Amino acid sequence: MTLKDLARELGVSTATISNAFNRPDQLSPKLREHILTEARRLGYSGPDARARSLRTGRSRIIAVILAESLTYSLNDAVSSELLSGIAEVLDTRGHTLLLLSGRQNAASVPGASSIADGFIIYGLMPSLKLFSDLPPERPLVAVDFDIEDHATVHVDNEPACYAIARHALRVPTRRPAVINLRLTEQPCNGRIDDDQALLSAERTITRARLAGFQRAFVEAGIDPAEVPMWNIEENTFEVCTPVIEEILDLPDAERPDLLLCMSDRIALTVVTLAEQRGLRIPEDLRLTGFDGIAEGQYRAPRLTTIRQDSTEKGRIAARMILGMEPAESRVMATEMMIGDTCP
Amino acid sequence: MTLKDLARELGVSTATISNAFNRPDQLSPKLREHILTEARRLGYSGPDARARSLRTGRSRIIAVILAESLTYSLNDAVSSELLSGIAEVLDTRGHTLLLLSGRQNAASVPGASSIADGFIIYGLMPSLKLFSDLPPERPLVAVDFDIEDHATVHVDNEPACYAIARHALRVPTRRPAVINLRLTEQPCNGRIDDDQALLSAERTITRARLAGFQRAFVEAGIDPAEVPMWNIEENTFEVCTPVIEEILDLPDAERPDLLLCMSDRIALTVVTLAEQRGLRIPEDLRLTGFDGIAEGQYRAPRLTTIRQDSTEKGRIAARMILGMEPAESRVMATEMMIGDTCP
DNA sequence: AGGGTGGACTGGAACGATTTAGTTAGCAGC
DNA sequence: GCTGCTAACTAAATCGTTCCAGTCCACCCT
Repeated sequence: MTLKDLARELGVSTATISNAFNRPDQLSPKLREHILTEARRLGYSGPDARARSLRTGRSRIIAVILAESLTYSLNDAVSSELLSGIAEVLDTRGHTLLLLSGRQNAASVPGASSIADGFIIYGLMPSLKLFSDLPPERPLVAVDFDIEDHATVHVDNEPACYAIARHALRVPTRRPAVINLRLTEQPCNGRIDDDQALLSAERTITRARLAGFQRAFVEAGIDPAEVPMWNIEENTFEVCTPVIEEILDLPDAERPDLLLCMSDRIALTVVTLAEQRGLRIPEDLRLTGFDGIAEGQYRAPRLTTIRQDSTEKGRIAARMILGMEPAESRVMATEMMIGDTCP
Repeated sequence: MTLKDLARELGVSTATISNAFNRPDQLSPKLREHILTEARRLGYSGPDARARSLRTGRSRIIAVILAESLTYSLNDAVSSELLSGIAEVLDTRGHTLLLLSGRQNAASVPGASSIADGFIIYGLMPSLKLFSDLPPERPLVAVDFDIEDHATVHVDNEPACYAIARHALRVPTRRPAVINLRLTEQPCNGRIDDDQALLSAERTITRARLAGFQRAFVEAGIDPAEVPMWNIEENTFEVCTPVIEEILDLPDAERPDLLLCMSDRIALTVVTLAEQRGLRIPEDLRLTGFDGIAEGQYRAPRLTTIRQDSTEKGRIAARMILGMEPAESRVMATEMMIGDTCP
């Protein structure tokens, strides 16, 4: 049952049917009513979205392309919040959300995605060539990384990390350490030995956060090169666990007494494993996180962390895509939250 | 730059261009190579998905329609797991995921969604008329509720709840209570007074879970009508909090010593608020959850709960939609996990 | 009565691909 | 030299809408 069938059935033109569904002012209310009830009776459920999108060139679909796998992204608090901010704005404007991962079968992305009216890209894409495959005339906003000639949304990673490290280092600290998130070029889940060689040039966020920490170290009279660093490959409890066990199970004399973590998930894993080992927080171990996810604020000890409003980040990206605000490069402020893990 | 432009530019037919992209065996490798490189040079990024989906009738998009708002669904562990299971399967088969909420502007759903090749519907939809608006010939799978003439995926709610309640009631219990999730017809966040009148006829899952609890009560010689019940409207910390505070702040003589909760989120909120009040778990208060979300298994006390594999539920729904397994009514087994909150 | 106006509706050309039913050329087999 | 076959490519119909450019008619004004 197509629009044309319905038109023939009712003895009117296809244009009139189309108008009945899309532009009520273009036909008499009586006829419109007639058309709509007949349509329902004959089982015509409105203009086909496929044909419509071809003809109008718009689908009311916005694609979000995520650097990580969808499985990871959907279970990660930060990306979920981002998505929910995006969804919120799209919903109010009658748009819908197409979820794509840039990771696995990157090949399928350009094909399927060209149906979307605009693109929000989250996180650094392994295959940068992907961008050139996207229809160049449609809007594109990058979130949490930089890309030439396109709007981006960020938080102020460096100053935020400087601030929280400074806060942490007010208290005399014997053995500070840093747990990075995806800092290295090559996958590396554990201690980072070769300080420079492994630093990824592309992970601008991680580098900015580390730079903030290091600025605070220098200011506190600590040589950053002396601060031990670990790296974590994926922001999940399972992946964090072995690395953090390695750290917590060091002999007392070597175990850090301050852990600057690059995410709340890492920090929460530290809390969990420290509790299991009877380590007291903050007496035996102080730690800070990053993100400000809800889970870190419910139960004691509440994380000392940097809260970034990922939901708002998503809203902004969505508004930029929909042209509700200028698509420019934008840096959002963060907020330090002093919890129990590093008072 | 369209396929037709490219064809004219290269002096071949549109069919040949189309074949170059879709059916390599239909033309000589040499010509195909030529076409692909020229396409890239001239900025043609492959066949337009909109035109293609109109012509072929398939978009390689599967729509997931969620009963709750997207904001809620994306932040809820259970629906996120479901989505990630769906995404996992779709991804491996080159399909993508369109996220729709049946809640807000249900009007936009039929319009936008008719682009999808199939539909997965999660949770009871407030407006059942929605189904009649979906193109009837495309496959549809319902998850966690029943709908006539369509495949469904469920877990065995009643037996699972019977089993866990039976486990909990082995220990002599003075004042058991139940915290329901969305049981009532009318919104009600708090104590349920009028036992029968408010029970929603549509919330089949909640009713099945409650029935399981009640069967165990009867078996333990407890009159279910004497067991106090509360209701929670939305499975979030914020919405749970006031209700659970009301329960925990009852005078000692009235405060339940066993709480059968219909979700882990509710149970975790109980744990959090009980800790704040210095109540010991399980000595002062025993409790059980439902779902088996990861967050409930990391930190002590680990929840005693029913684990349902929501990820697998999603995988099954997706496989049914893609025709990888028969689309029938399917009930999945659950697993009781004895944690610390009700040993 | 004639001209002007505007509301209601229609015809038909796009939109950008896919696909069926060919056509052509080249070559092997006898 | 003729037939038959295959590989390589093409012409044109089609998918289901939207929307521009009209047509038609009723009504109002002078």
